[in-house]
Amino acid sequence: MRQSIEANRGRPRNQDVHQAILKAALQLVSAHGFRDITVDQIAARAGVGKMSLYRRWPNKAAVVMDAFLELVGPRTDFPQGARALDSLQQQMRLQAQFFRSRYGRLIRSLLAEAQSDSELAQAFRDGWITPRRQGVMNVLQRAISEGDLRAAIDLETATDMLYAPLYYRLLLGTGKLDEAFIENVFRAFLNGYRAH
Amino acid sequence: MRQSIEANRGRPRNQDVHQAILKAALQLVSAHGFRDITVDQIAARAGVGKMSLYRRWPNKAAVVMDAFLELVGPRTDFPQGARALDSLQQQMRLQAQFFRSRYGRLIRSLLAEAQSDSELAQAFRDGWITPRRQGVMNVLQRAISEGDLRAAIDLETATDMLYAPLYYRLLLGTGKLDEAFIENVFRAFLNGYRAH
Amino acid sequence: MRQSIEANRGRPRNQDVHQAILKAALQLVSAHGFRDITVDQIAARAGVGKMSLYRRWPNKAAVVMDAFLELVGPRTDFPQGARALDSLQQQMRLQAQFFRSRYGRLIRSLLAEAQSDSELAQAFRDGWITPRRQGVMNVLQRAISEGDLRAAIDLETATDMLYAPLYYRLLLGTGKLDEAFIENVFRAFLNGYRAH
Amino acid sequence: MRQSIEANRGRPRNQDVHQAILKAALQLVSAHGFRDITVDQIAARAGVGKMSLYRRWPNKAAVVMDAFLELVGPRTDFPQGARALDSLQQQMRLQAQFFRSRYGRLIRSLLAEAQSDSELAQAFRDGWITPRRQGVMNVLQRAISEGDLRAAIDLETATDMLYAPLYYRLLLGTGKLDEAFIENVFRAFLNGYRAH
DNA sequence: CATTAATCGAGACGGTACGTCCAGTCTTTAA
DNA sequence: TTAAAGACTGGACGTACCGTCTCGATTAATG
Repeated sequence: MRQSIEANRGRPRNQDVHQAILKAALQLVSAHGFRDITVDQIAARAGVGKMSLYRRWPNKAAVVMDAFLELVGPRTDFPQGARALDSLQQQMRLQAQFFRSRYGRLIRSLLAEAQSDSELAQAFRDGWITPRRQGVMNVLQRAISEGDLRAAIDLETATDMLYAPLYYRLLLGTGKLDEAFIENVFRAFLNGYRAH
Repeated sequence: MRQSIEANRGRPRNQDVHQAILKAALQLVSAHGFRDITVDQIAARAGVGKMSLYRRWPNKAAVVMDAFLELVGPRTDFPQGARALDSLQQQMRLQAQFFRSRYGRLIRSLLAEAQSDSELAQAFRDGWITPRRQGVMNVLQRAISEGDLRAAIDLETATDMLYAPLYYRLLLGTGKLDEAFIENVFRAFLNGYRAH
Repeated sequence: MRQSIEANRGRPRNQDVHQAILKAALQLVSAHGFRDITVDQIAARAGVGKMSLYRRWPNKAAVVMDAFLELVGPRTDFPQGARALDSLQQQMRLQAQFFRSRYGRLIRSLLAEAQSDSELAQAFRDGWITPRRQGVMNVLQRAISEGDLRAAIDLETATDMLYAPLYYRLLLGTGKLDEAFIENVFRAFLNGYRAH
Repeated sequence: MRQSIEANRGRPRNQDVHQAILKAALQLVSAHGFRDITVDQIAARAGVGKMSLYRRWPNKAAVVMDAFLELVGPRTDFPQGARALDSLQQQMRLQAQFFRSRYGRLIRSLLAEAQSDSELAQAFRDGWITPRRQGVMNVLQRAISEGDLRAAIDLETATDMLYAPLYYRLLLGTGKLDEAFIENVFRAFLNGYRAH
């Protein structure tokens, strides 16, 4: 067995503690927002000492980010549709629905903190944004193969055109994130990128 | 002439104080970032008591928002081009350039604070977003009149498609806000909306 | 006619304002205590601007002191008894009664402020303490003339022995300022000073 | 052994912090006066966060009171004289000397604050006044046993007659607190209470 | 009768201290 | 060594109130 030297000395860390903290953080922040929640509240709700939290994460934002990435991230998988374009549209609908849920506030909180914390920003990109963008680009590629989109398109920009409006409305609050809006964005996208 | 009943009572507020606070706030925050500046520092730099600040604004974020809207807002007017589409593209270039400047950080800060302060969010929309969106929609309308864009388009969605990618990259940091990016977004937009 | 040069120019001060301020100060402070009353409250209660107050007195303590000396001082005159000793005892009873009234708190407030304001202390001594001590000493002298007290006594110390216990209990709160206490103090005094 | 249920939980309070705050408070206040010292200064001088201070005491006055009672109180013990009356007179001389020292201002400050803070007043009585009065009354009792004072005297009043004049002059500033004054007060007291 | 100058109520102003809050670290006893 | 509990430093916050200043309006005596 590979084993880190000097590990396993003293009392081992309790994994229940780890999970309890993440769960408490997720519940509290998605209910009241990042700014209105204190580290003490998270620790208290988890039934845990503050040190157990800071032993695992460097600060409050990192805890909440991990709570989001570990508990919520995996639950938003990419749907598989018959054709790539159907799959894409379906995924956009799910994303909008997700933004409308209690987790919309969580994402807004994390993004807000990330504006003044570059490590947090990096973590959010690596753990949330990039994988989803990659998934989108894969589907776009498939749609090209299936002859539904033109071949000569810049995938990065195309992904921006599709998803930026969702984040824009989430963060700016300029309009609803409802089905009609998704419909509009998707149609405008198709108009620009559809194979003739 | 209608006249407020309680007018002209007591010493009137000094507009120099108002301006000095806004100026100090703008300078300090665009130089050191929102989080690193304290209300005391703003008041001290403005040569003003803290109460003069809190008499006019409820908190630091509101001051900085007003500083931004009053001092920076008017300076970013809409350029006039020969054709509406030229004017539009030029405006996008200026917006990107503005986001790359020292005021990009300022907008990010304000938007971050707005995520947990709905009054601030409203002020940002009313003072910054909405007027610019309106300007864009006017130009889009002109482009339709000039026969460069199709008549049957949803102006709101079209505006989103054009500007959301800029805010997306500003806030998410997924890519550069350079000329090439603007070019890509604008071309994709044209592909979707151009008159056939 | 002697007349200060350049006097009587401009609008003369309104004596009603003077009185209104003193009255408001006296009421508020004897009801709530010096520390719990603000200058704004006094001015508001008097229906007067703050400047009208600071034009006449240098600070809050001075106002309250004057209110006390002008409005309360004259009302505590020395009673005239058949014999000097009777008059003395009666005066002590009145003093104790006065200390038990709502003005007890006022004196305590003024004395408290005077501990860190030597001008105030001086004003209190000159306007309140000294005249009363002088009155007491006059009566003591009379009692000596009447053969009730020994001739060879130090009047200052005798006055201290009589009145210090009252201030002591007022300020220290070690016991009641009731008739029985006055009785005890007066008897002890007589035991020490009575003509044999 | 009875034991508090909630004992031994969490990090215990550091007694060094407690002492450092008291020491800093005593030094600063007896050097510059109560009013001129801020809570921040005390905390800074003690090398301590403000919260550590407010965790133990409700306000500045309470800190300074405790500093006085814990650091100064025990140092003013009762002297033992051959005869009770000698001991008594010696104690009065020491008290006057103490009032003339830098701690005189401290007592004046505390008494001033106590006029508008009943908890503080209680603390001053319990921690300073009452023990000393008790000591005095014990000695008076001894003097009675030794046949130097009459038996039928009210100890409380006698104590007042002895010590009130000292506090009176300390707080009113009507005269010096020198040896001659002590002499006068003590002699007057003896005249009234001496066994015939 | 118009001018002048100090007063008036109202409330803004600079400054200073207050007491609270919370992040992230440290220290205790128990397991 | 980890755990829960909670004390610790440090620093910003928003409030309170003092004594001063300024505004337009008022009020006598002066010119």
